Order: sequence, then C-alpha cells, then structure tokens
Amino acid sequence: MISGKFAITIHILTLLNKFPNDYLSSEFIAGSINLNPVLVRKEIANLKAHHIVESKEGKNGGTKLAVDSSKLTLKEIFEMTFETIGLGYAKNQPNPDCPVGKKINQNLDALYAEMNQKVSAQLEGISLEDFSNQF
Amino acid sequence: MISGKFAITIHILTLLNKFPNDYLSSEFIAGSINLNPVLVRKEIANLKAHHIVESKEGKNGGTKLAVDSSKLTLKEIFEMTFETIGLGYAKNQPNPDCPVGKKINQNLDALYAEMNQKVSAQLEGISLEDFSNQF
DNA sequence: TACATTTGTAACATATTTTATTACAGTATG
DNA sequence: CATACTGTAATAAAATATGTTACAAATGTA
Repeated sequence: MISGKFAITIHILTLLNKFPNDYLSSEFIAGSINLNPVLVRKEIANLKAHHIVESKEGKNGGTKLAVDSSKLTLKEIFEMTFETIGLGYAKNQPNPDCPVGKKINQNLDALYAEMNQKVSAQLEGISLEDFSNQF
Repeated sequence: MISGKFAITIHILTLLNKFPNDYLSSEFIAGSINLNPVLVRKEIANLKAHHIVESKEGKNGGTKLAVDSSKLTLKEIFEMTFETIGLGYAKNQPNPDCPVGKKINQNLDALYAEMNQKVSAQLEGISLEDFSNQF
C-alpha cells in the first residue's frame, strides 16, 4: 500500500521548484532520483491530473511547476500520492462469527483515521517552498 | 516495510485480553484472523521476546497475556511491530552530485521523524484495554 | 508408557506488489 | 525531415509478504 510515490513526487517537485524557468526532462529528473524515466513520467502524469505541473511534448519539452510553491502544501502532495497512512489490516476476511474478527477492521479504521488527521495537520503546515528551502 | 504485522498483533492481543484465564492455541487465534497458524506463532514469538505474553507448550498449551492490559499502550505494540511509519524513500541511491539528490533522504527522515512523534503521542494514549473494550 | 495435542522453527512455495525495461505512436523544435 | 522529447501500454524482473509442509520437542492424559 505504501510505496515510494510520495518520496519520488516530492523529489520531482523540489527539482522543478529549483528550476522554475525551465522545462525539465524526465531523463534529467530520473538522473537525480536514480530511477527509470518512465516511472518519473508516471508520477508526472499524476501531478498533471492534479494541475500541479504542466508538460510540453516534443523537442526541448519537459515539465515545470504550474502553481506557486508557497501555496502548495505537503498535505496536498501526500493526498495525491497516498490516500492514507495506516498500519495494515487483516488481509483475509476475519471470522465474522467471532466478536473480535467481526469488528477488528472497523476499529482499526477508526484508529488510522485519527492517525491521518494528526499527520495531515503536520503536513499542512509545510509548503513545497519550505521543504525546498532546506536544500 | 509496512505490512500487516501491527494489525495481526493487535488482533492477537485483543483475543488474549478477552480470555484472560485461558491459554489460547495458535489454531484458535488463526481461526479468528483467518490466517495461517504458523504466522500467528511467529507474531507470538515476537510478543514473547518482549515479555508481553507467555506460552505453554504441549497438550492444552497456548498463549496468554503476561501483562496488565490497562498498562500496555498501542505505542508499545506499534514499536514492537514497526520501527516507524513513513512515506518511503528514493529506493536507489539518489545522485550525490545533485544538491537535491544529495539531501533528499536526510530531509525526508526529518519529516518522518516528526510524523512518528505525532502518531506515537496518539497511540500512547490508548491502552490495549481501551482498544479491547470497543468490541 | 503410549498417544494426542500443541509450540517452535526451519525450509520451501506461492502470491502480490513494486520497480524496471522495452517499444513505439504522437508532438514540437530547428 | 531529423532529433528529442512526452505519453502510455505491455511485459519482465525483483522484492516482499504470505502460506504451506514438515518435524522435533514439550506436556497433559488415558
């Protein structure tokens, strides 16, 4: 469920923020992350769907930020790449004839929802610009 | 990194707490979770290493709680099954010649450390007894 | 004692998820 | 019209998680 999408996406966005006037190619970005360019383009496709970046096809094409980095928060990036954090569920259908099995996922859901609120509140206080300024 | 261990472990502990006077077999527990008994025994081995439960081998054997469930917090369970939550890292070594690649994991670390503090604070306020009483 | 039941653990097998690669059509630049 | 990109699908490989089999060792019970 939790993969490196957030890390990849924030890496991409940090680079775009460092070069606000250039269209960066997926190849260039992939070289900084040390990742396959196709995977970079996939994350960029997601960012485009959320209107965070814009791309230009063809020669000298690439991607650049389409929003003000002081307005974009890590919470929004988090939500774009993961729905939630959590600590997993019983993978198989737990036994519905057991009072615990019957309610376990529901109770875990409630717990994780609260976790997400805490984390969201934290991430909402950090803009891409803030994050980028650490470099 | 993040798997279903927390969910499985808390399910086990909730069951043990519901039957404080019995040694529950891994087979019984597995039946509630709908999981292979060997995997249950593996999580129990971890709990034993932390002195949270005790087991009895042989016929009529099984496992029972060894601590007061009002004193055991979800934070401790969390720490027993995961070191940390997080949103991943660039999997491959990012490019050390790029200012962003060079520091990205370090900056993500700092971010995740803060996330863990928030979540830990939340989980510290919930005992196994509290969680168990929801069923 | 002999048997049944259960833990503990290792070795192996399968399934799932993540990451990588290849390929190529479409688009813009010079 | 050659070059250098994006976009995307199909496939492959690698990593991780989950499941299974097997069996020694322990312990209660007839």
